[in-house]
Amino acid sequence: MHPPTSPPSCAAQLLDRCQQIAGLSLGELAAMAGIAVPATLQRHKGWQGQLLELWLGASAGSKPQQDFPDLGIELKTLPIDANWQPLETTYVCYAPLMAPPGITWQRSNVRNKLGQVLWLPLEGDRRIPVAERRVANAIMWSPTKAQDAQLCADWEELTEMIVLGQVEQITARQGQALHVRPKAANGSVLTDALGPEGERIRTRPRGFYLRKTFTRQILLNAFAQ
DNA sequence: AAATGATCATGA
DNA sequence: TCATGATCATTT
Repeated sequence: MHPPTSPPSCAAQLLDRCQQIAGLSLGELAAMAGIAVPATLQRHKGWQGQLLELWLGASAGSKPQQDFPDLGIELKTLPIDANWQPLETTYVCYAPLMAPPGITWQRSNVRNKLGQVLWLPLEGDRRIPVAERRVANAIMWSPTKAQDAQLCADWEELTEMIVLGQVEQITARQGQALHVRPKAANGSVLTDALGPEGERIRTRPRGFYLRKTFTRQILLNAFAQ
């Protein structure tokens, strides 16, 4: 078994690829792909995500697009514990701090990314060696009306603060499903944003993240089917 | 123990 | 620098 050399041509093929690797460990997948497994993810935080991208034929690289642009599908690995509880929040996308006036939820980067997501839960307990962590069955998900409304409400609240020059007042405590946190290599990285008087200020880059309570519901709903 | 704020690696 | 892939580690 080898990683595919081309992107999946349809959603069914993508799901088929997921079934092929479900239940396998990261060590097995890495070995078949000829990739070394890091002992710890401390300095390889995105490693498993990139390994799964390879196995599913996602277009690599860092584009502000979906992983499968032709299918409109975004791939997200989701580290879970023994009870299927997410262990981490889920990064969605960079938060534009110089948002064009008139940006709407419908046209936002967040909504575009979350329109259709292929969730790939995997064992993430740090007590399990990285190579032994197994991949679960994938879950294809699109937001329900209620979920979309919740995300929209959070996005509008946070985006309004950004547009009004209150980015420095934003806290990760805001937002029921979606929140904003720093997103950078370190605390010295700065980017342009708007100040209270509409002036240009320098601040730490931010990103949108999904809370664990939100992704947990997605997993629970998938089980309920 | 959970959540927030900080950080790591990589490519264009 | 921005954006991707995220988890780490300190604070609450």
